[in-house]
Amino acid sequence: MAEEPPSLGPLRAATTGEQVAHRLSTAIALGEFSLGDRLPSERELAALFEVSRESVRAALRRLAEAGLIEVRRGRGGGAFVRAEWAETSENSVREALLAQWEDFEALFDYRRLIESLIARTAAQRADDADRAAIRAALTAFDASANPAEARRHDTELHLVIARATHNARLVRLHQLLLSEVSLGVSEEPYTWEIYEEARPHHRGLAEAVLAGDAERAAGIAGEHFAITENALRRLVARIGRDRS
Amino acid sequence: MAEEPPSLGPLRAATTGEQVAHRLSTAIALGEFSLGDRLPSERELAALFEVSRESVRAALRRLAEAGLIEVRRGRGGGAFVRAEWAETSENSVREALLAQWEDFEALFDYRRLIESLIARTAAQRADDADRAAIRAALTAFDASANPAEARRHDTELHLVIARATHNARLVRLHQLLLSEVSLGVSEEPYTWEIYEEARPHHRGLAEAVLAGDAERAAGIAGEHFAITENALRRLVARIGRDRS
DNA sequence: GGGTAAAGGTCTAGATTCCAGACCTTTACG
DNA sequence: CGTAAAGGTCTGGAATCTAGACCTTTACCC
Repeated sequence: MAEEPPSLGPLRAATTGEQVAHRLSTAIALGEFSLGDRLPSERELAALFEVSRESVRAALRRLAEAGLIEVRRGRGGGAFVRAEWAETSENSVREALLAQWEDFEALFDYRRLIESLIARTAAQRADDADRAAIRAALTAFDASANPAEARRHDTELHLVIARATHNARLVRLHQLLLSEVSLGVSEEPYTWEIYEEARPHHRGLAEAVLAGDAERAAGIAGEHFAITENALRRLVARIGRDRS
Repeated sequence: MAEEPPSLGPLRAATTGEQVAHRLSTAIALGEFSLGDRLPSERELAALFEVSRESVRAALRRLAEAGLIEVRRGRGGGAFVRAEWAETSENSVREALLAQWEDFEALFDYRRLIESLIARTAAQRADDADRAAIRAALTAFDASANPAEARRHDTELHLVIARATHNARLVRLHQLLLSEVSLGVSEEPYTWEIYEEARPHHRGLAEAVLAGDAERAAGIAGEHFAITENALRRLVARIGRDRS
């Protein structure tokens, strides 16, 4: 995570550029900027964050080095969210995954638990407006024609379910986890097959929430969020195989 | 909360002193320093946090103004955690509680949900070492002779239960919530009666976790953490009555 | 009582970071 | 081919943080 350290012990001062970079990468991970989108101009970002342009530039440099964005000069230029992202750095992905595997195990476990709780609570608390929003999101997801759309509608569906808990903090935690997972493993594991695999889960989950069946919702959510984990597991297995 | 803001929008730079103050107040809320304890000297804190002494002093000034600590000069002096704390500022407590009541509703709701999840998960995952730790903590709590001891053992019992989930992030979330609740409402509502009221819950919760009964553990945890909320509700009711 | 040690209280000079703004360079559009 | 919209660069000043020396208060110990 990026949060409060254990208690005493050294205090690491985050530079302004790092903070801006964190905000931006989170926004990207949450889908507020999609692949190929142009971020606001440096001057606009500086105004938005109420920060100097140099700090914004430091953040963009950081994101560009990480391969998350690509900067183009001239009129109509700017910082664009990279479409490739994953393929560009096979090696760094390997290193990161194999080195931090235990962290990821814990992260996905945590996510599964929290998302189960969200599904359970949503099933207990959803009102008519929530149910309408869930139905709409499910329809949109079913109608999506390509992985990019599917991803957007998938995100949206889970967001409206989280909102149905009527607890802003849970919604925030949901988004925090989403961004952390997205940033941690990039988009590589999310292929079309994954969404095919997830489709019945989505329907089942949504129906359980709509029906107010908390136990079933929690159970399906647990399975559903194990998909990402399994995809990642397969990826790591493949990498391990390739290497030996 | 003290967490990641929504997305875009102004970036508030936290001064070093604020960060140190936050760490210290969290440590106090988590019980790492008890009432009347002396914090490390300014020079020691500066070394611990790897920060200048001036910054530590800024943090201490802040905490002193908030009434959380009291600074005494001379040999054997230092920063002491205030015992009174609550009584000193009836008025500010009123203002804070009445103004932020909705925030607190949401916070306690969140806490109840998360703690239920923790209890449920602990019941499913506790191993023999966890069970032994839980039994020991429960015995210690039952044997406590005064509210201060009861508070310490109460904290400890919930911590070992959280650890039984075998997920470090859940443990951290548990501690984060504990510190937030402690700081938000001070210690006033925690009287001896509260602990008396909580005693059967503790035993029931511990037994459910020990027996691996996830549903019962989750249910009891939900009731248990409603106690704090109810105590606060009574407090607010009393304040409202006094004022009218 | 007097000496001393351990704390907080104060000050200063220097380094670092951040900001505001001007100005340059590149590039596309009209 | 001129202009507008972007990124790239530089500079001076403000704010913060640091390191360290030195002062003041207070309790303990001889």
